[in-house]
Amino acid sequence: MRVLVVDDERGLVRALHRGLTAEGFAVDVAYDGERGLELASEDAYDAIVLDVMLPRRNGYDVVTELRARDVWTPVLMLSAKDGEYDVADGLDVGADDYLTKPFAFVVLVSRLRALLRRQGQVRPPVLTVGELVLDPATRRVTHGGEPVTLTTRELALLEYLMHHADRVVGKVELRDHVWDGTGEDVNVVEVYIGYLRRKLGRGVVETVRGAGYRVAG
Amino acid sequence: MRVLVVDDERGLVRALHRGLTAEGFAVDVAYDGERGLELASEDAYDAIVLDVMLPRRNGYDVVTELRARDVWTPVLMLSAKDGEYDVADGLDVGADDYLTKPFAFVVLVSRLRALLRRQGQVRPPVLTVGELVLDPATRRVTHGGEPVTLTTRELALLEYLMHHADRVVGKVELRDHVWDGTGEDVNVVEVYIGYLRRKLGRGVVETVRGAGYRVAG
DNA sequence: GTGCCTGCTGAGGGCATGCTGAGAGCGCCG
DNA sequence: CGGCGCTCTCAGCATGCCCTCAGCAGGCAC
Repeated sequence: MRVLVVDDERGLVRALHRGLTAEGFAVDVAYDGERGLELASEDAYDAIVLDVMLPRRNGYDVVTELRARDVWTPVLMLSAKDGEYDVADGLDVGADDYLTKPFAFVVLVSRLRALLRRQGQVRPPVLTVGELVLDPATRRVTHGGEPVTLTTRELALLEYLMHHADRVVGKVELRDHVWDGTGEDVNVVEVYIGYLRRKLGRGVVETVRGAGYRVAG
Repeated sequence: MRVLVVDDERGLVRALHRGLTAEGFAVDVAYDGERGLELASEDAYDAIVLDVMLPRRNGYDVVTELRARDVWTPVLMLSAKDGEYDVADGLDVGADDYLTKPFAFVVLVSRLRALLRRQGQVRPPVLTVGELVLDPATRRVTHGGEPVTLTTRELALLEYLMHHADRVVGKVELRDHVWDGTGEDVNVVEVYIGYLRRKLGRGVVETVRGAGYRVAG
């Protein structure tokens, strides 16, 4: 789990870095809002701990900008006790939770874990054509309830066909989309259609002579 | 979870009652300090939400008296924003957390849960996938009831995989999230998958050639 | 029927992918 | 300082995936 800590109090940051590392997190640090935004924009963190009072850019700004950039990493805001900024503002702006300083370290960790747990995983939709079901996320394929194991290439091919179900898809188009280069030789496609048929049975992929292939319900 | 709400603003109380009930709490209500103290003294609540400004007895009084009576139910204080009473006073007096009005409902719930969690009364967040059980809080792992000792890195890897159970997780993604830098060389991941398998047996982490790894029930 | 074209398939080689053992670096503890 | 545990790199090796090729079957045009 990668965590980004954005705060300008060196002592606190050092403590958090040590503590969170000991808890098994990989910790990155930024000391001002600008730098924090920069790092966070790479979208490589599982959570962000973000102070409100920061040099160069305040916490609200950072969150707002992050969301505008379509980065949805969960954010745990740290607000100062004096209440100059209102807590509700942070939540309005798109933070997922907040904590007022001072706080106990265990509380921070507990909140952080809650945040990570809560984050819903966005999944691409499941493709269904007749008896065939293909889940891109889990890379699982079932045919009439029976699980089928496919190799990467086979899966890519079937996914493309199912994505364009009911349509006749040309070999060249398949060659272009499922395979890298735009090639002339489309025999690979035929070979792999053969593999699919061997694993799924004859009736699934239909040949349209002179045009291409089709999967239909 | 039984919660006692002590406040004299009827509208707020009604809203809290409905909201907390919906969140799965059993809610009792008192409209003044005296009645609140009376109910709370029975020591049958898991938490108390207590306003500071109350008829007949103010919130500080209630907490002080409760602690004097050896009732240590966690108290979440609600203080008005105008700051006539200082927040710190509440904490000094024996409250466990505080919230300034107005507040968002989700915030209240979040704080309440944190409070309960801190008391150790709430089930810690445990990841379970098939025979595998991983408790991030205690960092303990069991496999079919048998305890397994993992190093920090191994645990982080397993945690990430279990967190995304049933999904195929790419090596690069693992490298990015479980390890610090965003690196090209993903051999470390393979090595650590090997370590996990040595400790957990073959069947736990499945290899999906060309795509990554998966743990599934 | 004859010839041609399209599509299917079995065989096999090359090679990327993934796994593992050995070992170096390093921090920690006695 | 020596030993130990953890982390990570590296190189060798096995597996099986991917793709090419050649031969064959069957449809279509004439």
